[in-house]
Amino acid sequence: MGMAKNSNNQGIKKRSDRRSYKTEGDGGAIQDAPGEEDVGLSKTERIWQVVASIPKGYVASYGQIAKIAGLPGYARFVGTTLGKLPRDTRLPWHRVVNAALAIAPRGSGRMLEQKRRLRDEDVSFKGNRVRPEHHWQP
DNA sequence: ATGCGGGCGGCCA
DNA sequence: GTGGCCGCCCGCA
Repeated sequence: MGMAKNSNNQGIKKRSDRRSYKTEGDGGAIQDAPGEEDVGLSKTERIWQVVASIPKGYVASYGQIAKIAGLPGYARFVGTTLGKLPRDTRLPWHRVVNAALAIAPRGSGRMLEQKRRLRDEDVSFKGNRVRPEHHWQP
């Protein structure tokens, strides 16, 4: 998603909204909530919840996760958030790929682990890309 | 404050 | 289909 050439900019609007509320880096609860149960959760927590809901055998993109979490435009933030997870996390971080459904480039070790985990769930690839039939559609 | 680099994502060659 | 450019947002120096 993202909002590259702003024409239908939610990005800009979003940004000003955020500013007006208050500066809360990440532990803060935020306002524009998608689901009511999620109000009060921090951005990071909301991202965790969405990632946790991806079914086994499917993948979702960073931008998709952000949007579902009610944080359009936060795709990169989703990436850095997942990158901070402890090594032994239960969260299925491996089910998150980029918009092209490719394993995001980073240290080859993690990339390999991600691909291996996905394969263990019977996710099939074409090169570095997950085949579209495994794209999660909530 | 402010500059810069990230597990990103559209748009347009 | 692919690659560059550039905008989005967050942390951190």
